[in-house]
Amino acid sequence: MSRYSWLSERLLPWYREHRRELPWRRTTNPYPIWLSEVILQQTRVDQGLAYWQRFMEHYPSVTDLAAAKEDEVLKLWQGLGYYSRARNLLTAARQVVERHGGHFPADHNALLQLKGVGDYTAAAIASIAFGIPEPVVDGNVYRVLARLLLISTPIDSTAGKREFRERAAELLDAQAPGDHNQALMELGATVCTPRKPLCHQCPLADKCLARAHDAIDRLPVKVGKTKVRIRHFNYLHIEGPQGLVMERRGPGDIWEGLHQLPLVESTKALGSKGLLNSLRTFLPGAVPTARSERVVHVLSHQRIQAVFWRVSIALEPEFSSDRQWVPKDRIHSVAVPRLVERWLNGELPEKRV
DNA sequence: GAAGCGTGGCC
DNA sequence: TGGCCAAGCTT
Repeated sequence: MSRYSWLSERLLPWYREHRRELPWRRTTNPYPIWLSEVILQQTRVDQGLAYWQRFMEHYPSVTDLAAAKEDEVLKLWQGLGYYSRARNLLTAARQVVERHGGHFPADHNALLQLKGVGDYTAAAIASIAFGIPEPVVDGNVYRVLARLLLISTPIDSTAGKREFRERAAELLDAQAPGDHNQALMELGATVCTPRKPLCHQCPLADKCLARAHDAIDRLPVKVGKTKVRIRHFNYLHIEGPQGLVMERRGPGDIWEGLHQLPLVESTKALGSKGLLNSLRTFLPGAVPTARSERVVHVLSHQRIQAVFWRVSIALEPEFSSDRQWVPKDRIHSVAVPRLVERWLNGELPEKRV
């Protein structure tokens, strides 16, 4: 019996009454549950739901997914962000097929070995699909526990991670670990929200130490502030009878594996003269004829200032397996960053050079 | 252990 | 507007 039976007595009835009906909650099949957990990493349900449905339709089983091509998976993932999740998803599916005969292992440590499955996701699958008593600690749990127990240790510190995991393990209801974990997360997502939490609807309100100390809006505590790098991207729109020149982004930078227009990066914003100068080496004989307005695209750690240039060429660009003409009717079959998609869809204002 | 990785919504 | 936040993981 848990030392915190009062928590289960409040939390589980609340969850059963208020939980959102989500498709991956209708099953204990680990495949759709795993898929939902990976999609929902750093992602809201509202944003991820359609992607989950799309993946389930294309790949009804982990074996189907394992047989897919990476470009196809990236295309399905397009727009969801953090694209390493998509590449890791495919790798993990193949690991499940090859190492476990197509069945997810009912074991926390074995799950942890899967690519893209970390502490949180392994615990989520173990508890929700298999009923294994592993505590999950995600952003919601950090927030709920910080407030409920008045913990001011920064959640992005090593000490904080250890402390919150210990508390979560103590609080876990080993009789219903899946529901317990989901209830804690659901409470954080819908009631104990970062701003303007709905304390009057909270089943734990009278137990909440932060509420008693009027400290709710100061918890949880975070220390880290990420600094943002500014970059200037000049995309080259080179169109010909054979289509559009596109290239595939390589490893070691953002948007790995996605496609784009040929890119000239500069240290500062370029005018048409500046671009012409850069093109002298990058694409001899090329001349800019039109451009988009400057568009700012914000990523978690970078701020991209981009201009799309229409360019006429005298010589063929250099091609490789990663840069080639893409026929017009194939352009929308390759995965591109949102920024590039906006240009290709004609959503960016254009002007003369 | 810190840094890097997308996109969209909210105020 | 700019900053914060969202069911984290990898290197």
